[in-house]
Amino acid sequence: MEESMAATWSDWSEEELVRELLDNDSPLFVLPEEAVQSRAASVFGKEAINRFIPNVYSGPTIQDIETALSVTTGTVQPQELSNARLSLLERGLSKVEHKYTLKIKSCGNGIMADDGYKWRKYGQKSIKNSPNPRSYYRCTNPRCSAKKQVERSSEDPDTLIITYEGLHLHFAYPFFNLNNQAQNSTPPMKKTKKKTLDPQPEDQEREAQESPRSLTPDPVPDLPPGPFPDRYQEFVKEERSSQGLLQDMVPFMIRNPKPTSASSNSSCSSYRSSPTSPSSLSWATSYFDVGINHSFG
DNA sequence: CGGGTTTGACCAGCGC
DNA sequence: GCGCTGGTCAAACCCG
Repeated sequence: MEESMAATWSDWSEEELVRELLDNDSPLFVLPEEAVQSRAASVFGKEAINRFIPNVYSGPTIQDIETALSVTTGTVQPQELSNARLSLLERGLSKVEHKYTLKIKSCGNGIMADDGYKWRKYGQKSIKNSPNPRSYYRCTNPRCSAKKQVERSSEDPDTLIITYEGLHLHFAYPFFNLNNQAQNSTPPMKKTKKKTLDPQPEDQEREAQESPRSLTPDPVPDLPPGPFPDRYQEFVKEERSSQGLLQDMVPFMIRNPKPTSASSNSSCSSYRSSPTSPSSLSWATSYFDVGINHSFG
């Protein structure tokens, strides 16, 4: 049995995908409302994009990184970044490389920032010349290839080294311009009913196996209007979730921020405490993660 | 009982 | 070819 999953969004280069995401006129990605009503990327349009991108990308924003600590940009230098990349940086997207490492000081109280993404640990290995093992995590969304590795610095036990890899592309699903894709191959099957809470595993599997370009989720109807942040979240949670596209993401609520006030810790920064009430997901604001909450108990 | 973690086995790359 | 190493798999295990 072949792993038809093999061909996913990763089929595209990240740079390519992100560039499309950033392009207000990209035929592949469209913003919910604006795209449907006014193409004239208004101020709101930019706003929406800026808020959206970070959610697609698994990493923290450049500011978060700088604020948090130092960044090992691997082999790429800012000057070497293409215009697109620079553009991304300007918009707050951290890095557009296949991988990037983030070093972060862990707080003594053990509280760890959680990006809201759901990760599943799939392995752990001891590292040569290091007393600390490395943990491997993968995004729980079957259609997402995002991964990350977490290890504790052998130098400073308080420093965690997180290596992100891959995009959380499933976040982009509802933004795809189906008109442009649907023509591909996937017929309009998808019994377009299924109201709410009826995640057909079949559909999901099917989607997961569709080739990147032929991916045509459920016929996305008109997206609800309204400000991106709040409205969209609600939308995702209450409406879209039934599409089985983002439902996987819904469950992940930001862990309850320490009742105390962990958000004031500057060294741990980036952890924006957020309400955990089911009516206000905060995945849009806290994507700075360390997923070691369960590794370094 | 379902979902996530553990942990040793397995595998592919690479250097010798 | 052999051994080392990093990354992944998967069965056993744990826990709410």
